[in-house]
Amino acid sequence: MSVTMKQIAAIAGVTPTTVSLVMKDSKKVSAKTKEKIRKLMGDMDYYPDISASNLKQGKTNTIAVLSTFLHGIFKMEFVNGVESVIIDSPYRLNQFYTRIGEEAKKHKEILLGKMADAVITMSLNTDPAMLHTMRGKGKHVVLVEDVLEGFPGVKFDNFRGAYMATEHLIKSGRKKIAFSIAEFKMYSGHQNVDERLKGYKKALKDNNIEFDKDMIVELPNYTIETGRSIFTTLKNNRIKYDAIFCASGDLTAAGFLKEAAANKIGVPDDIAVVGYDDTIIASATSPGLTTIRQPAFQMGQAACRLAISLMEQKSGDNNRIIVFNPELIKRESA
Amino acid sequence: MSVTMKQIAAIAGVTPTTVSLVMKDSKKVSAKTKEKIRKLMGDMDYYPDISASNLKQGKTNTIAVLSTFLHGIFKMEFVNGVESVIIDSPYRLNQFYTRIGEEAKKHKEILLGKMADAVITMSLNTDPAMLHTMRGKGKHVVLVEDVLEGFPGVKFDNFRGAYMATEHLIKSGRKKIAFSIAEFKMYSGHQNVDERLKGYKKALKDNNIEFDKDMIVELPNYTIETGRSIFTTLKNNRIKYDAIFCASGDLTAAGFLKEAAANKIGVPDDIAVVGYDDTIIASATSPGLTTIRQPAFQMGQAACRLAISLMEQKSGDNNRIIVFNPELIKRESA
DNA sequence: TTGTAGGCGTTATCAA
DNA sequence: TTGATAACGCCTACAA
Repeated sequence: MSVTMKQIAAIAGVTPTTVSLVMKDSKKVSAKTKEKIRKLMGDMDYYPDISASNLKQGKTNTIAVLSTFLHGIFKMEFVNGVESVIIDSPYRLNQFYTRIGEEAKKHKEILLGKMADAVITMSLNTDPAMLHTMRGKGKHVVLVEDVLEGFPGVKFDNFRGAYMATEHLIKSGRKKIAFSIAEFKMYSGHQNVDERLKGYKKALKDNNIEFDKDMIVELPNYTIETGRSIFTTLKNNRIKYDAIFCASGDLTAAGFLKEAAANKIGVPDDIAVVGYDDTIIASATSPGLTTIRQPAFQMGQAACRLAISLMEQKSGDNNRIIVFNPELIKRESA
Repeated sequence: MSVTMKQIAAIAGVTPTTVSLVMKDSKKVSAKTKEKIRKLMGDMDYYPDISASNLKQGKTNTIAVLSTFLHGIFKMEFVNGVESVIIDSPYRLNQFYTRIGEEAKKHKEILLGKMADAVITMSLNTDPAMLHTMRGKGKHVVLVEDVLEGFPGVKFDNFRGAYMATEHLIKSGRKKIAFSIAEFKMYSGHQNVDERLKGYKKALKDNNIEFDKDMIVELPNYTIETGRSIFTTLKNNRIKYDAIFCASGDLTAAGFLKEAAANKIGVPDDIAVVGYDDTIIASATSPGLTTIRQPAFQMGQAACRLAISLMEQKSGDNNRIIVFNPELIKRESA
């Protein structure tokens, strides 16, 4: 079906070995032979069979990104960051998804099935035993967000992000600050949920504001519709508040803004709103959303560079965790 | 490094052939042998080497999605649609990017280099000669958006979408309708640009409104910032208008909304706004954006199903172009 | 500077 | 029901 080295070699009157050397631009081949073979490869649309090459070399030069199905804007930006590093590297990128609960199996399938030499694992609960096994077999896993001590990873400082958001609200004169976050039960094990709550509490404490658990709204997901329900829930519960920190993300904050507007509540005059993520959504709302920027693109780049460094056995990156500092982006909502 | 069939076979006291048959759940193997081997595979973390399998079988069971680097929300939803079909199929998905101008080469690299058996090509200018070559070699390409007569593809009816948007504005009493779109020069060859302009013009004509080229704003890209410039440009040019159809997409419409608000122009009271795409952005703006829904997720599903049908040689899908009808989504902006 | 030969792990064919 | 053998296309010693 497709052209092989053998065919090229036959026509050029050399052996496949020579063709192979030309592919690597080896200086052991004469310029004349090279040129002749290159021309043939072009004319005949020769492209090396990656499967054969991988099989022979025992590696794939491929980095995998593994996440759950149905990803959102944050993952999109992260993957764009990964790609931006890949594009100027000799590696390829391959994205995989997994169902919750099948993470370990999927890791093995990818790494032991020789689909990739390294996996970048996005926000998944990973099994330390599996990570140890993979390490023992010379396979690499870079954890994102839900990192594990002793394994390479990249993450944001969610505590600090939440602290900054809460502090900003307090500094601008707010005293009664509501807080929305993913359901603790559903998302248990995801570090960002715990850390953000801690950051919020600490900022309150440092400013002598008492924590009130009625101010916490837990959400089953991160949609705009669910964001609207934050407003409704607080209203139904007759909570008095002058600010809300939507640690559940920009999308939910956007929903809150819409529902507040529908109820003729002014933002930020009546209620100040801070989101989380600084995805494109935060720039699109009116008023513009003050939020915590998580540089997903840069984090993707860092994760990819870390994976490459591991594959190339550089230094002692084997248990390095890179922490990114979030940044407060002030717009109009707070 | 990793476990191979040979090792499993040796320990089980059978030959690799038998192990291979167990992998395919062949009924030629006795239940007892199967069970023993399955257990061993589990215990030893055996996963078949995909490269070896691909090489031997001469196919990859993989579908590629090819697009340009740095994709946006639309592509994200499209790919989610593709994945939703893949997840319940025996196929794998692999995403690739290409630089503009290298499309043909990338297609060949993927298909002839055996990285995938079919390519879903997103909004790229493809070379018919290359498509013919691939077809001759039994490789499949599904075109998305920029389709070509005689080749399989999926697309939206952009003419109809633009017509609907414009007609909606006219029916709601607007007479002077501005129009924003990607730069014609830069995006020449992309069918949606031409088709949307035609739809806009036709709707005007059918309603006895004269086309005025001063009403057209051409944009170099699709960002929110660029969307703000639509407002500024029209203002600087002293154009009188009571509505705008941002055929350049929701993101640019969101930018327009923000700049209009900053200039104390009411939407929709002073100016009605219609966007294009119905991505998540349209739900996040205030006022909510009336827009043309392009079901990207469903289109991804259709593209993937078409690719699978081609690979499985079903019917005469070889030159089938599936056209999706857009839908007007009314929110508050018009 | 080029050629020979063997094998990577899997699967298909044929034989037992 | 299982085994022996060869081959997919490429790469890498080593030989010439």
